[in-house]
Amino acid sequence: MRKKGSAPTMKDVALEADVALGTVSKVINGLPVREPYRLKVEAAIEKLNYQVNAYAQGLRSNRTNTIAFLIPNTTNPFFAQLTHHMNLSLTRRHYRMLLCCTEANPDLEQDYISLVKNNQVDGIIGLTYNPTLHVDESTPFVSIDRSLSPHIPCIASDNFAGGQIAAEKLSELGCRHVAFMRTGSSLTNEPNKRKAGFENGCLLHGLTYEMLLLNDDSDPIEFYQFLKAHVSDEKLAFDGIFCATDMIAFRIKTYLEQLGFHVPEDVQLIGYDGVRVFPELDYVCSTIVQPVEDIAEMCVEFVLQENMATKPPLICLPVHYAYGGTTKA
Amino acid sequence: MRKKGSAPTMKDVALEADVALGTVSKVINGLPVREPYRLKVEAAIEKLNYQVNAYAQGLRSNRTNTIAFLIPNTTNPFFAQLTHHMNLSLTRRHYRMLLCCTEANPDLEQDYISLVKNNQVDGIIGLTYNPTLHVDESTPFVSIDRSLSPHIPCIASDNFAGGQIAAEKLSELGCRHVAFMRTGSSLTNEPNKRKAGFENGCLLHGLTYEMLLLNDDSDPIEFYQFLKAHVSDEKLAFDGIFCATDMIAFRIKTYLEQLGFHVPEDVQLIGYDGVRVFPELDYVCSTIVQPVEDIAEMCVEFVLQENMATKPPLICLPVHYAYGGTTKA
DNA sequence: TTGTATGCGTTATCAT
DNA sequence: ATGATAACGCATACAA
Repeated sequence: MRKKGSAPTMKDVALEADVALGTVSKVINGLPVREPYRLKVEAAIEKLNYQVNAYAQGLRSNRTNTIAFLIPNTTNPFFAQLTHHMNLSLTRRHYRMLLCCTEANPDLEQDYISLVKNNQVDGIIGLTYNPTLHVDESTPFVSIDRSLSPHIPCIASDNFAGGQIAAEKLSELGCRHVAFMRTGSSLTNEPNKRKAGFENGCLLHGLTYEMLLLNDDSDPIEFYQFLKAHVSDEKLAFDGIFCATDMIAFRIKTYLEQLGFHVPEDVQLIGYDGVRVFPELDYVCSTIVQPVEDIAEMCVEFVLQENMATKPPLICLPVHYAYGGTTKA
Repeated sequence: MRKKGSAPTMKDVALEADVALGTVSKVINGLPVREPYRLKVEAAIEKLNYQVNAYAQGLRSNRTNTIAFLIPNTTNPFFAQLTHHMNLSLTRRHYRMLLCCTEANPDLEQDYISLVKNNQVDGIIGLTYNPTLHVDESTPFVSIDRSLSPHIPCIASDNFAGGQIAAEKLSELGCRHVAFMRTGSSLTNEPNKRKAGFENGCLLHGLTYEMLLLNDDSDPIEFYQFLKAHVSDEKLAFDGIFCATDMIAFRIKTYLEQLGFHVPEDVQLIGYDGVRVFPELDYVCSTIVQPVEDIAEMCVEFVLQENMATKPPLICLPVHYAYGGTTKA
């Protein structure tokens, strides 16, 4: 009879099964053990309802079956979706997820990186913004949307292609003069390629375009002012707008309606990310959908891939356009 | 010089500082140590960039500074928000969060409960659906929205009051004949009180009402059919609808528009939860806002409150109404 | 007040 | 193939 509250240990199991401690360990770790012994041990485990102590295991083996996931927050729907699929991918491989919300705070981001040295996780998957983030080469790290170094895999959607598809789609839907709008131009990350892809697409399809690139810290009201400045004779200069994120598209739509324009009749809008208010329901705007599930799966795949001679530095996963009410059907 | 890859231990620090192992431990745990020793140890820690090994610490002390958070998913915006604030509350107290997405799967939920016995977490906060969930009395557990037993604190928004406020508000905005709609009536949980509160509010304010209660597994199209069945002479029988969640309200709005009605001119809509598409931006519908931040804080407070003689069985936190475009201003 | 020694539950090495 | 035994890194009771 054990002391109430303290869980049974391997020792208890060994005692109960009348075998040596090492034998129990082997059974648990799937190492070869003769049938009758295995059965005795399994019976004892069942009887005592034994569970391995993860801390003893972690201490001894230096493996924790836990991956840290760094993300600014879980309230942005794109991040929420990413978190969800990351969790599914990890769970499928019997890994646990330590959720680290960074609020895009550089210091916090750096602090969390030390978790792995702290022996608290086996690896890190991070969507980070710290421009000078330092990640040790020996740390299993996979970055989302930002190349940190040639030794650290970066997983992203094919942002360039996404921008190009947006231009192509707007052209196809009858637009002639379009605009591109984004915030966050201060950081060199993969999503910045949306702009280049879009420009390229415009050239390819004979669209003329203008751009508005705001800083992270600028007031979104500047979007409104830009739009207003492009109204003359109650007509908007653009017939199509590509926004770097669905969040921007969502805002722009509101502003356009305030200015008395109809979306998509007067001006068509395409965002980027593939955000929905509720899962299963409609997209909040017509959009370039990121393959969130594949991104998550790929991140997990690589972070767990300990001994790969040479890890790919950048992986771009295909995106697709989806209708969401802000373009003509 | 340490072997590359393995982190420095207390022993290394003791050696470096030329003190005994125990002294280092005391410095780290803030126990009284004479000034000169403390300084030597702190210098050594700094120099070696020492970090305590969480697994050794966990093994020895049976405390892990980690709380498991059980939630169906992080894609539902209400859950996402809850996850976010839970994370903030835990981080503030230097606790880490193990995210466990259950997909509302009863077996998964039960599995995760064993984490605490497995010595992997110090406690569990869970929003669960398993009707027969078994939680050991010795397990620090806090439940959200469902009373599991008198010994397990349940934290919820004041659902009854919320329903009542919805009725009151609809009355105030000129409604006379209203409806209540919800899914998920199969489980006895706190949110079910929204209905009772609403009925009570209707009686108080002289509103007549009808109800549509769907099972979890019924097709949402039934909402549409119900609405359609209440149209005659191109007029809807109701001038106001209270939906048990914002998600339902969001759906209903779409259905109403498909039927040719205008929201809020022809019929006003109030949901429950306080969901926004993007943080900072507008609510997706007029709604009863849950105090997510307070709920999170309260959960953390109680799950960490080890030795409280008698834990309160149910805590209801105040809600408030917020305008979100589906009611008259 | 400081140092020493023991054990937490596992895994892995080594005789048997 | 199996069983005894030595770490893993830390905390703590106890001795100095």
